[in-house]
Amino acid sequence: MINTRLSMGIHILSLVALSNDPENLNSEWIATSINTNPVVVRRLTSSLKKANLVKAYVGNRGLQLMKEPEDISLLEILKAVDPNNHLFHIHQNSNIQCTVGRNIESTLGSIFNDIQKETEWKLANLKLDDVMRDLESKN
Amino acid sequence: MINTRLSMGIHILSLVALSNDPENLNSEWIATSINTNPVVVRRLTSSLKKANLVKAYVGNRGLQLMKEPEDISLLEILKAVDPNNHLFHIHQNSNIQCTVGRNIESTLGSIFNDIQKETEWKLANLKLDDVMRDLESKN
DNA sequence: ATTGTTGTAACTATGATAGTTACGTAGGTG
DNA sequence: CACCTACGTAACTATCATAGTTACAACAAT
Repeated sequence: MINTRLSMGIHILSLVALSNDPENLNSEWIATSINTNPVVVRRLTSSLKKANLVKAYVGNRGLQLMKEPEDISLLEILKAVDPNNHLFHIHQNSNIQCTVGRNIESTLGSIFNDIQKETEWKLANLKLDDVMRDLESKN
Repeated sequence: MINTRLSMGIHILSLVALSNDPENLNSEWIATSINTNPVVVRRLTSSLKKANLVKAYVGNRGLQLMKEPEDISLLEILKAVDPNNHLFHIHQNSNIQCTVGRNIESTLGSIFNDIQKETEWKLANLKLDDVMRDLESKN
């Protein structure tokens, strides 16, 4: 994974979960916390809404979680904001005249896929609630 | 990880390990198997040599492994060709006026670091020999 | 009607990566 | 010794992904 979308997605959901005034949590406000542009935030919240992790209050104001923080895994957040993520990349178009070249992609594919699955399993067992508790413990 | 250096590094070492004529394994030849440029190969072999995974024969001809394939882990290869790799990226410069912004980097840092370590553990337990056996089983 | 906010398209800037050209260097061979 | 082959590396380029940015239509609430 090269991007920061999971990390920003978790940031957003943590803000939603910990806000005192969630009905006034708009993209402008969130962008100030992340220190980015409101459109970047809207792109992410838009994905999070499509994944049924958050929804707006009446009138598209603010944000609220659609599940309890202990029921939102980091994997769900990742899939919402970066559905095609891969931890590893394999070089393509190796020479099929060569035994190694012909088979390396499939061999590495299954090895890397195993590790990907293990990582996803780890993320599936980490919940937004865990992040929130850690954040709160620091302040 | 966004790059293909681990994948190419494994490809190179597999070629070295499986070659019938390792003294004539030059960057040109390897590049043909990977389907890339010889300089890309030389950059990688140069790193692999510095990490003491391979060395040239007398006269800088060809390549030979410096350890048995069962003693070369994929983690060593990764560290050799991409020493600063990180699976996850965290957005920087969050707003320290905000509780979440102030602490998110350290919270996510330790979570992601755990997963990074687990992945490295997995890679440490996968050996070049495992890759070779899988490659050979296909052909 | 006016206001505030979202969703999204379209474009830009930046940075990482692999590919490429070029060349100095080292070692072996005739 | 002169020649040859291959390596190591600097420097540059092309490509691509990402985040940032501008702009605007749509929508709901008042």
